[in-house]
Amino acid sequence: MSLRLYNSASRKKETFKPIRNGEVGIYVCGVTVYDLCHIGHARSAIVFDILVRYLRARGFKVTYVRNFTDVDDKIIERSKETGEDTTALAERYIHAFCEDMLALGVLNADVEPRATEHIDDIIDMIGRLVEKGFAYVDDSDVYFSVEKFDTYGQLSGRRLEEMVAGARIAVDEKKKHPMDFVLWKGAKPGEPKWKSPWGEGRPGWHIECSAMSCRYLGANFDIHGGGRDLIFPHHENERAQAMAANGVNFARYWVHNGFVTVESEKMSKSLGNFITIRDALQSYHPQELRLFLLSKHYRSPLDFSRSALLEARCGLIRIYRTLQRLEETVGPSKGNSRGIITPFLATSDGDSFKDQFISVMDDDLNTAAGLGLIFDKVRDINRVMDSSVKSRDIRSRLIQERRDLLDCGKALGLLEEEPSKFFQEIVETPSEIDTEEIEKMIQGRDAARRAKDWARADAIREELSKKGIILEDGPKGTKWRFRIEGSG
RNA sequence: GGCGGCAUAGCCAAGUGGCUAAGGCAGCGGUCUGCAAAACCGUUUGACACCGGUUCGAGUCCGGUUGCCGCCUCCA
Repeated sequence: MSLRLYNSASRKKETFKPIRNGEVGIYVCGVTVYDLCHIGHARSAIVFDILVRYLRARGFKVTYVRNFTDVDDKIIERSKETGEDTTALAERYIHAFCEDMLALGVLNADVEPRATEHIDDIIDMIGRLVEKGFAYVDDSDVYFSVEKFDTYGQLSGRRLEEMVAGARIAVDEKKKHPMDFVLWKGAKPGEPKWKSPWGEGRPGWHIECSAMSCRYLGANFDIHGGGRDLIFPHHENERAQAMAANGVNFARYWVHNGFVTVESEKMSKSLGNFITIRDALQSYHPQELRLFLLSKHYRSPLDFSRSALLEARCGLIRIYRTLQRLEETVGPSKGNSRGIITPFLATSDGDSFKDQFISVMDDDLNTAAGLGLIFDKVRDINRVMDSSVKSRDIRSRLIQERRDLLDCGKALGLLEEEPSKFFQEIVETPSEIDTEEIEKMIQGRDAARRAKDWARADAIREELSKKGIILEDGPKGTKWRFRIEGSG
């Protein structure tokens, strides 16, 4: 079995073969840090988090690079609005991004480079492009000449003529061809600037990613990722620059995630339906968001809605209830340290559950099918726990099944919480809770039940229910829990 | 205008030629329970947008129709 990935460049699924056996270099376009990140960024981050987790679980040695664009028009614009220095502004949003990722359980990349820390690399690459005749200088601006690069448009599947015909923006007089794009921008007064052979200025948007990816992964590397919308012009231009400058192929596989819509509409500032990650985390648990994001294939559009999130919550609760019940039955799980990915899916051990999981995930990361398998396994485990047979065999079987379940969960960044902690986090804890009072009421109800005074017992249960407390009678006595919003 | 994507039960969503079309949520019936909750079992009478074609056989391939969406401009 081997991993197959959809390659945007060829527009089909291809068997993944790394350049160096067993090693993978992956570069993902991160964020431009001029504002808080929204759930679309979260989807992208989580998709590639899972790609990296899965590659590692399958035994690849992965070098994951995810950049920050910390110099750019939007940052400058925003800094003018707020009066804040561009560096401080960028720093603030980088910090916010890191907080968001931590909250979402997205693992850090191995390298998280910033554009402003690679100005030398950028200038060097632009210099080579000018030298080789792929770029031309006009004043203190430098442009890439798309006509000089034979395969321009190949990645996004466009022809230069068509793009010119469909262009809807005014053409910059300085450009030799309407589709030419800027590599280096001369600085206007008050803008951040660096010295260069073409005068003081700053890099264009696309060049930084070409420079930084090649710097850390080599001119020719395995996987380049980002949101769908980056295919053109960003990735097309990145590819053109890097290939022109280095004279070798650039990324082998281009992986792009689909968009998030909100209540069926595209998320945009003008519509006012822009949901930041921290807004979402106010209402939903990170694990809910992750389960929701994984419930659909990463390349398909995904609609964010309250009902969909609550549905994800119900499913997640189902899984965690089983995990909690397992703890009560066979004790807590051990050795499941969070965020550490060992190659637990590297080899097939003949176990049909893991094999099936590998087989669906190998098929272009079919997380939706993977979740289906996880739910199947949950039912299996519940069934075993429901059966009246109690033996040592069953105990060890349950422990093994949980191990498999948690391994697959880990590849998806799910099920890494302790069940009790998860339930504690997910409930809306009532402001006034008096545990002793609750216990007392339950004792009172027990007495009533023993006396078969059902009316009184039910009245007590109803009273507790009003406080958001749900009772569950079992063979070992009565347990209580908080009601979870959107669920029982 | 150009390029591309999507249409599967009440809702969400897998499925890329072949046994009775995953899974989740919701509903309904049952087991358990004093009744519930949770769990389990069953179930939602013909779910694959429509029309043609290829094939022994298509949700799955090809052509067309309709509807929705994305990109072509900053955008994850």
